[in-house]
Order: sequence, then C-alpha cells, then structure tokens
Amino acid sequence: MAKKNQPFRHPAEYYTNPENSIGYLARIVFRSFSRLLERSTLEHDVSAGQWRFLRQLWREDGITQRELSERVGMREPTTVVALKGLEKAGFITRKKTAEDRRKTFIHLTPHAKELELILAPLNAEVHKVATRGMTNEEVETLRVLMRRVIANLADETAKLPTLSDIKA
Amino acid sequence: MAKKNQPFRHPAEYYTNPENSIGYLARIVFRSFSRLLERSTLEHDVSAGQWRFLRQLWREDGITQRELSERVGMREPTTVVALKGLEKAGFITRKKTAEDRRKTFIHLTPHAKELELILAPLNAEVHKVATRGMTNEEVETLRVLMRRVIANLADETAKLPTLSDIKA
DNA sequence: TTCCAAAACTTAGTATACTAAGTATATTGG
DNA sequence: CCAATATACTTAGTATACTAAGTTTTGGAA
Repeated sequence: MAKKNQPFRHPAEYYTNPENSIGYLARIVFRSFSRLLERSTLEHDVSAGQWRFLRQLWREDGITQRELSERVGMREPTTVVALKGLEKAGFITRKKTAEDRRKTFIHLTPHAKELELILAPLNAEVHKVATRGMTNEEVETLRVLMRRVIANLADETAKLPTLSDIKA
Repeated sequence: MAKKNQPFRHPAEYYTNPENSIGYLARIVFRSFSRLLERSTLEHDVSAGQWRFLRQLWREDGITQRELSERVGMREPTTVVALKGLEKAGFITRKKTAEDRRKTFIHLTPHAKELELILAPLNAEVHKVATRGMTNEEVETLRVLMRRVIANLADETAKLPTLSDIKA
C-alpha cells in the first residue's frame, strides 16, 4: 500500500476515534440491522444468517454452492455450514447431476418459497426504520458511497498477495 | 414497527437485491475493511478483533470492562473473551480496587502502548485505500449517513422488547 | 493417454460475536 | 438493618465467518 506518495486524508490519530472510522461504523450498521431483522425472522424460525442465503435463492433458485457463495458474499466453508442448517430445517435440497459431478445445485423447498412473501416485507420494514428521516437521495447516496468503498477495497485485496501466498 | 401508516420507500422485492440492501452493503464494507486491516496487523501479532479493543484503550486507558464494551460496541461476553486473549498475549493487565470490588479496570502494557505508533498508521492506510477517489465531502457524507442509520436502529431497538422480555 | 492443474466442494480448527443464565458485590427502599 | 434490586462480570452454549488443507472430479497439455 501507499506506493505513491499521496497525502493522507487525516493524521493517523484521527481514526483512533471509532466514530470517524468507516470500518467501525459499517460494523455497527451491519450488527444493528441484523439484530433488528432477526427479531422478526426468528418468529418464523429463520436466523439472520439463514435469511441471507434465502434472499439470494429467492432471486435465483437452483444455482451451485459456489455461485451462491459469491452472490451472498461468503466464503465457501461458511456456505457449507449454512446449507447444512438450511437443509436440516427443510428450507433447501441439494442436487447433483451427471453433467458435472463436482457441482451441487441448491433448490428451495416449497415451504421456503412461500416464506418469501412473509420475510421479504420484514426486511423492507427494517429498511424503513433504518432510513427514517432520510430523503430518497440521501439513501441512494449512502448506497452509492458504500459500493464505492467496497470496490476500492476489493481492488486492493485482489492486488495484494495473502500471507499464505508469501510463504508458499 | 410501522405503527404509523407511512409509505414504504420501495416494494419489498426491491430489497431482495443485496446491492440495494443497506445491511448487506454494510456487512461487505465491514468485512472487506477488516480483512485488509488484519493483513497488516497480523504481522505484529494483533488480530482484527484485538485491534478493535486496543484502539479504544489507546484513547482511554484504565477504564472498566463495561465501559470498554460500550465504547467498542460489543456485548460483555465478547469483551471477556477478547480480554482473555489480550491478557495472555501481554497487551493488557486487569486490576481490581477495594473501592468497588465488582469492577475490573483494564490497563495497557508498555508494549501495547508502543504498538499504537505502528498500528494506528496501518488503519489510516486502509482508510486511504477505502476512500480512494472520493472527496473529503463524500467521505464525511458517508460517515454522517451511517451515523444516522445507527441512531435510527438504536432508537428502534431500545423501543422494542426482546424475545426474553416478552416471555418474562 | 496419462499426468497435471484447475474447479467444486468438504473438513478441521479457530476467531468473533451473540443470548441466556449464573455469581459476586453494591445500593436502596421499607 | 435487611431483603430486593441493580451493577459488573463470568460461564455455557451457539451462530457466523474465516483460513488452511484436504478430497473428488474435470479438463487440457505433453
């Protein structure tokens, strides 16, 4: 990092105040959002973690585990564990084909499909609460800026080798 | 929620696209940020989780566990576990006083104090990467909007009883 | 055709974070 | 004063998420 000698936006001390740190603020937004959402979804026996995978499957049913991982933004071992739980709870089934026996396709059960009508509005409710008092423009600005931060960090992460790459 | 009949900002389907969800975007920002930061801090044997507590202690040394939990935005059991690790690693010491024997005060070791000079700039670096191509105004707007979302969610969470409160 | 590399998933081990319920100490109301 | 409540922390159990290192299957190059 910092190969070019660009000036820092602020001195390092500035970020010791968590309220100034994008990372800290994002964590609190995420956890608060998740906690509130889970209060509603748990009444339908769906945890916040499960909800994240169901949301994607409502959009695209029958994709592979790897595709699902990418869309949800989780690593594959996380997906393996989550799918075990979803399968056990009767929300999904896993199917193998002769075409490519490495792949596992994930399908929603009828029950899980029905849940969309109940659970999707609960998410919209939390969104409404989270953005109370904000204009549509402000909400869209927030999204746009977060996406830019995500893109910036993804670029940098792709650039840098991991610790294990270095050791190898 | 939704006691007043305010209109929804968008239909529920809108949020099935993760890219439109504040919660999803905040999670990805948080994890990307955390991952990149940890790459640097791990070289000094500090994990991302430990870093969060150290950052607060650099600001306020000698506070109680409860105060530390609040400032860092974690629940107390999380703090207990984190402090065990920090103590074992030689970053903090815990002190009891006769004044109030319930309280535990957390103090940085000299080594941990020295680390601030090394680790604080690493955080500033990640911040620089995360906000690359953004103006100071945009960065400040992002912070302000995230703080508003946090305040909105905190209000709502305080209002609602938890599941266990209902059962009690 | 066979061997090597890549792709898809799993397993193992760990860190982070929570809720619920417990212990010990302090404070407060009757 | 003392019982009830509140405060501060801990323990137990679980969910979420990761990295590193497997296994199995496929595809491609020699």
